[in-house]
Amino acid sequence: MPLAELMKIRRDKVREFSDKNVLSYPYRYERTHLIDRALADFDRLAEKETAIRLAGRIMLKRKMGKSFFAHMRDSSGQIQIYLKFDVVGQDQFDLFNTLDLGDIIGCEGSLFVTKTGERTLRVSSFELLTKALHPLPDKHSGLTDKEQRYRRRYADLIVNPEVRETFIQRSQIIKAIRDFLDSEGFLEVETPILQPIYGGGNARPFQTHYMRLDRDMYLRIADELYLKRLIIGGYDKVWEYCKDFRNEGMDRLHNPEFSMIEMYWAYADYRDMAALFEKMLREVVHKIHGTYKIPYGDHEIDFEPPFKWITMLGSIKEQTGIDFSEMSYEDARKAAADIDVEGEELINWGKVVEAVWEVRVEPTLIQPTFIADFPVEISPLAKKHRDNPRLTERFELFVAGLETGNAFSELNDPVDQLQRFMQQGKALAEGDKEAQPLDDDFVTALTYGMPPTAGLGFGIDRLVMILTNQHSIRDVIFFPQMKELGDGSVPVSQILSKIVDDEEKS
RNA sequence: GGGGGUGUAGCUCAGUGGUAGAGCACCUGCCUUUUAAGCAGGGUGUCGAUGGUUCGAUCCCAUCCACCCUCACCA
Repeated sequence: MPLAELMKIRRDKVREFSDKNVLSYPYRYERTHLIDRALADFDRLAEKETAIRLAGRIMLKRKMGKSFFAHMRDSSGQIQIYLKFDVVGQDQFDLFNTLDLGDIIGCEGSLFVTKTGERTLRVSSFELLTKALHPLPDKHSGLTDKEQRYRRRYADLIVNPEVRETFIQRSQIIKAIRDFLDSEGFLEVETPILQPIYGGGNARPFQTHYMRLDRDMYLRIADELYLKRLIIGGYDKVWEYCKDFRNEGMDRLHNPEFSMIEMYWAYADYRDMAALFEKMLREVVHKIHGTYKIPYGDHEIDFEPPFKWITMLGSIKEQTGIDFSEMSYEDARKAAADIDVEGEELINWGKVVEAVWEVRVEPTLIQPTFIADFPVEISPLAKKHRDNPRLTERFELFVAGLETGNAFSELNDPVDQLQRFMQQGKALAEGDKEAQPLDDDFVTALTYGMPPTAGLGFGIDRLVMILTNQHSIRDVIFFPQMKELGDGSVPVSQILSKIVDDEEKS
C-alpha cells in the first residue's frame, strides 16, 4: 500500500480518537520502571502482583480473539504485554485494536508468566502516548538499506538494536577517555571552532562569512595552534574533544565533519606521550569490553602486551631487508625502484622512505604498533630528532591497519616555526590548497616561550570503529554527511500536507 | 576521478519487450496465555529521473541522480 494511504489511515485514527476525547499526543506519563529494571526484579514484582507502569513503542502486535499480545520496547529493553477484554473493557479494547506498530503507549499492570514461559505484563489499563503516522520497517527483516539507515537514523535505531548498542559504546568510549585524562591531571578545554585563520594541519577548510565583521571565517581543521597557546599560557596538560571540519572527500574512512581528541603535555616528549597513549588505550579497551582481546573483521586485536615500538626505517628493514638510514637520496630512489616503488612525486629522501613504508609496511600493521621517527621532509610540524637531523621525533599508532594517533615532540622554536609558515605560505600561493597560512599570533605566542611539549591527536571515529568492529565511519557517526536526494523522492511533509488539505476540504 | 554493483509497494525482495508479483505491514471477519501466532477475505505502485529505439519500454540504448564495493587521490 502506498505510504500516503497508510499515513491517511493513521491520521484518520487520530481524528477519530479526538472525537472520543482520546489524546493522540498527551504530555507525560509517570513510569515506575524501565523495562529492564522490571524484568530484573521480575520474581518479586510478579509474586506480589505489584502494579507497575511501563511505557514504550509497540514493536509487534498479535490479536487472539478477545485478547492481545504485543511487544513494547523502551530505551532499556523489551517486554511482552498482554491485554484482554475482560480486564480492560470495551473502550480500551477497541482503542488497542486500532493501534499500529510504532505507536507509543503507557501501560499499567502486573507481571506474570505465560503458559509458554514468557515474562509478560498483564495490562489493567493503558494510554496512547504518541500516535505514529509513518509505518515502521518490516518487523522481521527490519531496515537493511544502508542509504535509508543513514538518512533516517531514527528509523534505523528503532528497529536495529545493534546500531543502538554501537552508539552507546561510542559514548562509553569517550567517557572512558575523559575519565582517564581527568585522572592523569589533564584539563579539558574549549577553543574556537569558528576561526579567522585556520591551521594545525594540511587540509582545505570550510569557509563561511561573519556579517557583523564583514570578514571570511573558517571552520577549524585542527585544534593544535590554540591548545599550544594554552601551554604557553602556563597550563601543563590540556586536551580538547574536537569537532573538526575538512573540505575534502568522503568515503569509508572520511566524513567532512569528524571528531578528534588533541592533547598537549608540557615538559614531556613523544616517548612520554606514547607511554601515556598506550596506557589509555589499554584501560579504555578493558573498560568497554572487559578484556584486552577484541575482534576486528577477521583479526583479533590484542591490547594487552606492550605495543610494538619500531622506527619507520627499522620497520622497512624488517619487511624488506633494506636499510635506508645512511643512503643518499639517489641511492634510496634506486633501492626503492628495485622493489617497484617509483614515482615522480618522490622528490626527496623522506618521500621515498614514506612511499616504501606505505607499500611494504603499513598493510602489515594489525596489532597495535607505534611507528616512530618519521623523515623530516614529511613531518613539517614535528621537532627534529635529537640524534638524527634527517628524522623527527614523531610517532603514529597503527591498529588493524588504521592510523589511530599521530604525535610529536612539538616544535617550539619560533624562528623555525616562522620559516615553516613562510614555506607553507609559498606553497599556498603556488596553488597547494592544503597548505596552511601564516598565523602571526601563533608565532607571537611562541616568542613568549613554549616549554618542551609533547602533542597527540587521534581520530575518535576511527578509534570507535576499531573498538566496535565497524568498517565504515558512517556506522559510528549518527548522521553522516549524505548527498542531496535525487528526483523522484516525495517528501513525507508533502504527503502530510495533502492529507491535511483534504481534511480541510471535506 | 576510474572500474564493478544496486535502485520495483511503507519494509524485505521476486519478475517480464504486451501497462507488475510475494511475504511483512495495512483494512474486514473468526479465534481470551500467543510469540516471525493462525485461518478466511481485501485494496495497491511516477518499476530512481530524463531522453531515445519500438506499434508498445519497468525491461533494450544513452545521459543523469543516489547508495554500496573497489582502485586512485587526500588525511
